[in-house]
Amino acid sequence: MPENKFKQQIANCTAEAFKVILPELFREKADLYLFDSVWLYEKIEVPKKPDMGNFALPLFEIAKQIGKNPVEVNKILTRAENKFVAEHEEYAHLSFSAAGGFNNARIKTEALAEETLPQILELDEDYGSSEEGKGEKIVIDFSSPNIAKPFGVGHLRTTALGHSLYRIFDKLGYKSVGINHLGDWGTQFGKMIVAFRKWGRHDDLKNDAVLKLYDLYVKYHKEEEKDPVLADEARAAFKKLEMGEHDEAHLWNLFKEVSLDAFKETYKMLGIHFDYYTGESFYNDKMPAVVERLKKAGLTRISQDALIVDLDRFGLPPCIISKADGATLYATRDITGVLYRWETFRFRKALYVVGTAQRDHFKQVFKVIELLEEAENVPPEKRCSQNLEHIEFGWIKFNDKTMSTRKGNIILLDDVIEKAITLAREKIIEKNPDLDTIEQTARQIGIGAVLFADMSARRMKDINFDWDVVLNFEGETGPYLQYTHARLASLLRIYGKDVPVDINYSLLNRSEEHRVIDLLYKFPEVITDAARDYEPYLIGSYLLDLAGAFNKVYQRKDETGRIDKIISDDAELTSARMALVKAVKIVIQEGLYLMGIEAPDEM
RNA sequence: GCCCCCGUAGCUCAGAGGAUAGAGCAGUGGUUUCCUAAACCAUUGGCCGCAGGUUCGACUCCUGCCGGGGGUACCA
Repeated sequence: MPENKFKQQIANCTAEAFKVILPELFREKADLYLFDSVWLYEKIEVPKKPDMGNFALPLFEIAKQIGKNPVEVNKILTRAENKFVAEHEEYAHLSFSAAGGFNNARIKTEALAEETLPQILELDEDYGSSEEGKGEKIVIDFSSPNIAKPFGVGHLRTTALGHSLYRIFDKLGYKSVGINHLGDWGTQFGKMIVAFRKWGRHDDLKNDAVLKLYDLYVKYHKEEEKDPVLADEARAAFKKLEMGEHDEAHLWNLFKEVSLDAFKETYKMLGIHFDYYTGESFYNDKMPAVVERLKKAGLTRISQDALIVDLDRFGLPPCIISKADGATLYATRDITGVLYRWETFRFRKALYVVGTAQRDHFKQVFKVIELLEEAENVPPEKRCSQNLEHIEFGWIKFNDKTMSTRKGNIILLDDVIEKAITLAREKIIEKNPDLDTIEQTARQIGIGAVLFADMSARRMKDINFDWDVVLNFEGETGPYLQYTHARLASLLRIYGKDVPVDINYSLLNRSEEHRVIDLLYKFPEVITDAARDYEPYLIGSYLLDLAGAFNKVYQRKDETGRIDKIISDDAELTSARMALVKAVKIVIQEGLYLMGIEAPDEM
């Protein structure tokens, strides 16, 4: 946690003031918590409304324990605090006020600006970066679509969340490792092989291959209902695939290639990079050794002809390692994957960005790893089981129903992106037809809208997919942030000079400006909060606050009702305000970057 | 049945022990001789699912119930 300098100063003043107003108590018990600035620091919170000040200490609890009325204590305390401030030059930028039982503290805008703006201007995109994760790796398993199936919006959440977390942890100094755990193995590929042989043609694999394969998959399921023999054929085909038969392997490889080509196009469009495309099939030859290890550790037993790890005493269903017919399951592959990743990366954390439906599955997998490490007497510092996290999230629904590949009520991600881009293009042509990068900008805005909509709520919430919401560019949306950013860029273009760092900070004295500076100061903390909770939406909602606060500055009216413009004849005032403009631009751009969204300079 | 998640304005969501529960969308009324109106200002709209309990203080924590969703041994 980055320590908040001003908050610490406020805690110091408060501690000193308590010593003054409670001299007897201090003489008796000098180490009491209310004289301890570290303890007070933890108790200080951010007021509900910005106009209540920058920080606040609720006095109810303290007052009760020293047997006094909080409102009375507050009056005396505030007076002592302000006296202390008056006597100490280094605290001169602080002021305290009593509001009922809340001891509110305010930081002078000038001091806040002087602390924050030079830092941002100097560090530029590195503002908010840290070295907390230096030398440590975070392995992030995300996106992981099934091959031979189209990429639906249902798959967007893991993709957007995972990619954002990748960038967030990188910013905090960790080395992020992105793994795309492709769904490229299992009985379903026996089905695909059978379907392709019966109804498919190689020409189908030339254009829109994934969609055509998907049609075959749907057709297969319809036919299978009428003709159960197909299921046997599919199982046989998968068996051959597993044994490495040439014809089956060749087809499977083709499916995989065309799918990867399509996926990579989508990822390229979204600006997403993976360090590894190690799908389920990657672990095929690594599983037998793991199964042996589990057996040797004494964790397994046979139950109903299957090899299982009993987890009953942990309130979990048994983890099936191999089926009655000897075939492995996804749990086996995931266990193998954890062990492989631990050996390969020695990660600080391994994150699995996978939907909430697989909660029990990951509990089982993680528990099996824990039991294995215990059984093998792995020294605590070499264990990974405590570093595994399932980053779960709710469903994307459509008309309040979950989307399913089989039933066909699936919305293709490509369609969503395309519609969003088209709409963005229309808007640009309407509003800024002379823009010479219309295509690129439309792409940035359309994708920004889609990604932001996907990350605008807490992970655990289900999202009901709504075209009107995704295609809305007004209000709390990605395009709103991008628009604000473009405005800032425009101001810098018009200003046309380098923004000086040594400005007169006291000129940034409007309450609207204070709010902006206060928010800029908080950006680093927002990033660590987002990382701690694995919640990119925290960054999004922060950016909305910041953009909103800036837009108020931008459209602030003076006493005569005229817009108080940022660029004016007053050179000194203008340069101070331009420093603010540049700082806001940097933070919005970087914040959007952390969400995987681009920030155009013009739109 | 058991376990988990969600329930806040008409809609989508913030707030997760503290101040009068906040935003956006939708609705209504305004602001531009233009530093990008994809913006800004004002305004309508709330038994925070229900009932108890803990606390100086509960939308927030605990218990029970209701509604929605998910999981619950060989799919992922």
